[in-house]
Amino acid sequence: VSSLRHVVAYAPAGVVTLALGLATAVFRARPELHDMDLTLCTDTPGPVATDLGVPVLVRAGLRPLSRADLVLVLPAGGPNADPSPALRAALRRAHARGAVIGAHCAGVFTLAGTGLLEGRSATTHWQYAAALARRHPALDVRPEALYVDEGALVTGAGAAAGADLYLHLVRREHGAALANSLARLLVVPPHRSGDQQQYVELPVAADADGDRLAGTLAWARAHLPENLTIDELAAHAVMSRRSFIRHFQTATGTTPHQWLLHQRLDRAEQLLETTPWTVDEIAHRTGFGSAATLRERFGQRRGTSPGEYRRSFRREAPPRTDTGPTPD
DNA sequence: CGATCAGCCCGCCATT
DNA sequence: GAAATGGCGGGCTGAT
Repeated sequence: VSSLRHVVAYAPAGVVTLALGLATAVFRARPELHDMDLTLCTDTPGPVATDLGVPVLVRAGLRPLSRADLVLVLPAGGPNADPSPALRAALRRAHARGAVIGAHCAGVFTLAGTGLLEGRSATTHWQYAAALARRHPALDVRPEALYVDEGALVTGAGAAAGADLYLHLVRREHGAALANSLARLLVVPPHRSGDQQQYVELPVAADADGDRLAGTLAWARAHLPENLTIDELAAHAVMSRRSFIRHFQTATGTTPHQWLLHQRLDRAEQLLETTPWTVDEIAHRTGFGSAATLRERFGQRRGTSPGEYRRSFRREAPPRTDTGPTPD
């Protein structure tokens, strides 16, 4: 398993600057936290048009793709054009070499144009889903997914889902602790699972209800280790159980119980990575009734046991300390 | 692994 | 009348 050090972002003509910014923020913002480097590339080096009208100077052509561990195909303002023969070949070579390729929004069209997605599942912005399926009938388009992880090929939904996609990749390759730190810097939610609906109604500007719910979520997170019941949460939000569930779903896209489970697993993962505590200890500190239930749920999410996860995580990413220099 | 039981959650509907 | 609420019943999921 590679640790994805060299990240190369391909910027098409008319690149969406938000995506460019997100990629930079996630992979380049805090070099002291990780050992990844980000290189920008494009078809021919020079000024590249952006959706803002202001061009961006990209110094590299397609050559960096040949040494990329992770390739990000950035979206253009509309559905990306099919890749040029040179780009197509470079992406296919990267894939054959074992590189991971991620694309979201309009960028998925470029990736699909390489033929690599043939017969696989992918997602894109919901407005493009029909067009993508039409242009590439051999593709299983999942417009409801926030991102779809096919291992070496990962696709994401609309513009802001780029953050979800990138953070997912960081989490997958470098662990939840780093992903969470980066998310905290960006002030975005650390983890939204891929099968969550795209069109989640975000908790709109703080009206009374939004506050009550947000407050309850924060409170719940602070009390994760306790045996929280839905009735307790509802009581904290001063709502009936039924109304609470309804509000919760429109605001977050999941049910309270599912959300709690996610929070608990996220924290358990982080503790596995950053502490020497036993699985039993962690289970209790994260609100799982027993180590057995933690193992069960952990297996469903990650496909391995907590112990194995910790061991393989240690193997590829030697312990990071927040204070000391990295041994590299 | 399968049984059992508590608690979740969702459709339905009367009420506000 | 439209929209939100909350109680109820039961199918279902998850914990033990």
